[in-house]
Amino acid sequence: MSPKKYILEMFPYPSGNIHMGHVRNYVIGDVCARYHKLKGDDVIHPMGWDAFGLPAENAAIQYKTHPQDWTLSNIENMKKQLQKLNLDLDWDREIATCNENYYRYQQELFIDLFNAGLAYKKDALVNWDPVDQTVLANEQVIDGKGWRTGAKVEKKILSQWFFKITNYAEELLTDLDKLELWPEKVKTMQKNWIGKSTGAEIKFEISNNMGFLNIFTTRPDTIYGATFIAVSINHKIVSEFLNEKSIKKIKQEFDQVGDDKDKIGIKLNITCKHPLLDKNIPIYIANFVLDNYGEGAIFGCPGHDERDFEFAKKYSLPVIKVIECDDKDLPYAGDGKVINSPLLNGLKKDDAIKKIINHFNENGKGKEKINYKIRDWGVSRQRYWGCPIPVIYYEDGSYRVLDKSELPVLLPYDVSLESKGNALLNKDSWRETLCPKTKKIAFRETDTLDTFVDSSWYYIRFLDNKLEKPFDPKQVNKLLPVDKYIGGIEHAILHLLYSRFFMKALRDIYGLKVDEPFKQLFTQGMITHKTYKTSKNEWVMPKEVVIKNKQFSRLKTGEVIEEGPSEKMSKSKKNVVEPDEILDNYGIDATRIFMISDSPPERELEWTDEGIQSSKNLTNRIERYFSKKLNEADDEVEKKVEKFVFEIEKNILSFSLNKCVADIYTIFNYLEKRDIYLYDDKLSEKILTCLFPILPKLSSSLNKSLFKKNSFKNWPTINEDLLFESKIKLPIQIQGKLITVVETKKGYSEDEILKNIYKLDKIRNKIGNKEVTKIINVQNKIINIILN
RNA sequence: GCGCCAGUGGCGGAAUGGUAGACGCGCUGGUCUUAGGAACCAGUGGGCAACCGUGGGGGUUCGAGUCCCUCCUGGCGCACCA
Repeated sequence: MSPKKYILEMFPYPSGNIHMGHVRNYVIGDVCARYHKLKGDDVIHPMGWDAFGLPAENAAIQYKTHPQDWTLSNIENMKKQLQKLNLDLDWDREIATCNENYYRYQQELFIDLFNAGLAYKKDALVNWDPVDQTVLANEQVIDGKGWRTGAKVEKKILSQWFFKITNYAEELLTDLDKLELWPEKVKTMQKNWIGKSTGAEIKFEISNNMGFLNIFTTRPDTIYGATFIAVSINHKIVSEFLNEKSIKKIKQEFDQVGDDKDKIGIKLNITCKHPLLDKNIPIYIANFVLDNYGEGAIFGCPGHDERDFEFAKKYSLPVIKVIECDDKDLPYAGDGKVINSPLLNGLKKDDAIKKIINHFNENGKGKEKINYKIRDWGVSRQRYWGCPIPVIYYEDGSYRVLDKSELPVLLPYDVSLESKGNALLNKDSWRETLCPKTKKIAFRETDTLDTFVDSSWYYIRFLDNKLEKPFDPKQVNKLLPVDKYIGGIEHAILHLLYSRFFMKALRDIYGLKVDEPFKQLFTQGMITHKTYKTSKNEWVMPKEVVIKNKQFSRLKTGEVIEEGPSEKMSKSKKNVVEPDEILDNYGIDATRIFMISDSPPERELEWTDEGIQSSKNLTNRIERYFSKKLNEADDEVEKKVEKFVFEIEKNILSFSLNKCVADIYTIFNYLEKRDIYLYDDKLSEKILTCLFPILPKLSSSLNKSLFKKNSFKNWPTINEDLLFESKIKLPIQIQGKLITVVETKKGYSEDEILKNIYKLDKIRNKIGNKEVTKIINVQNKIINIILN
């Protein structure tokens, strides 16, 4: 049986039109897929649509259409565009996440997750995007702003559904090491996001028997230097000592500080006992304490923490040095000998940490603690165009997650989208229902699932998109993981982390044997293009710009135009080129060549007119080559063709597709230089076969016209004897500097070649009357003569 | 601030520690033309030369673009993570 290869490109959001970024992404995948098919592998290469999401709702309002109609017609159009690209895709595996046939099985998975304790509901302080009127996951908040709207995110308490991704924090972290074929960069980003840190949780007793305060620290060795406690404004202790009005006032005060990192604090009227010393230390509410990390509370050790130091200076709190260092180095956060700490004096950091944790363990005042930055994944979205969450609520506020037999919960078509917010909430005829089990009046959950849930398992559904359950475990075990997953780096955390979590959760629920969904990840670079502006800072499309005497001006008006840097193609900067136009002008093969030729696929590619034109010239040249009158090849040609096959294969496998293009130029440069127009059917067929993954249209049509064949046979097997030249050019160095290059046979004898070398004038002159002390002979590679 | 990655001709980029600049673009000169978004030929790192050249400085090595240390510059990510 032939080995399977699952090659997948990230499926697109059906925004209406494909853009050059898609083209590059899908061409890279297509080259791989076509190569593996020629190799005889059982290739899975599906395509689908990430079809739920907010743009559909916005477009619906703007164009007075329906999200579903808008989405489906976009899919239709984009599918046509993709087909025009003639990609070798398994269209029979196609899925769209907004189809009932997809999301009803997602509802099953939700029930599975719930039953496994991995989906739960809680009141939570959430990120509220006031523009989109919906909750955002932590991952979707960037610099305190919504990832799509850029609006300042508000904090709100709402009852929300969560997936317990934190259960898998440790495994998600350690398994990164198994992902040898992922870019280090992505792994580092995920590692930072998971944010594991080891330390201790310490109990601080609040004075006057008013309870305890838990504090997480990575530096329990500095506990003797603690001179204050600081808690976040959202810490529960705050509401015990202050009324809502004053809390609100403090929040406003903190808000005013805003993005600059000034530290301010409000002293509470209570104190904490130091866990080791007979003294009380003050408690502050401080703006720099994060409420979503650790316990939302810290102990301040100004001697050995920069932030605490700054705070202590501002509020005249004592600074106690407990790690040996120069006073001028304070605050000193490094390692060192512990001082001024009765139990720990003289110890180094690690030993001190061990000892103090032991001590706390014994007296019950603390313990070792591993803390993760990652939070559970909030999946509720207050939106219409998403997968309904299969839950109903009763009048008493209790809820029930539906049985699988009660599915699907279909999204109603007939809704009003005019007003802001969630259309499902206003759709009473849908929302109100009768619970079939209890016969009681019930209300459907009106939140829908984050669309990142949709994309967390689509690669599994592709295995069988018609199955009447989410997937077949046997098939999953056989066909997953995805062998090559190709897409943009922008998904380094969100989509890729969620998918990894889903795979692990489903593995545990269904007893699957797959730990990771994507064996190899390849992140392709973006496409950039020069930008042009008028003096009024108006963006101008590149095709409107003409150059005369090194002056840029606008074609129609003659306005002076300034050329800007090459930036990521975007509609707002007007520096996009439309795939349809390019395909019409240059054809599929030239477009494919350009997508991979000018820079390595993982780096950015600058769009240039010269680039696409020279790609077209190459395809023309190949066509011309094969139209010439034939003549005979010789052994050397055979060797060069063999080398070509070998290089192309190596370069496809390592995603060095730019080098594949160089290989194509090299072989045709050689053949034309020697005026060899291949007579040998075998050799020209070999060349055409190797061209097929990259230039499918041209190579197929040549295959047909030259050999009357409709398809290619297998990828050529390489004859290694032909690969290595018997004659080689051997560089000769003296003292490590290149002097000359001699031609010799492979496997020469050292003595013999030296005899010949010493005869050369260049060498004799260099050696002069110096003594040769050593000869470095790296067989078939280089000879280095060392003189005294 | 922390972390990661990268600095090679005019430009994009090649080089398992072993001939730096493959291949392409651009440029220069030429050829051919029913004049093209051609095609073909020659050349193209610097320097008159010996030689010098992979961001700067040091090191390891017979030999460094490649490995180590250090600094500089640029990009990306994270960012008060206790």
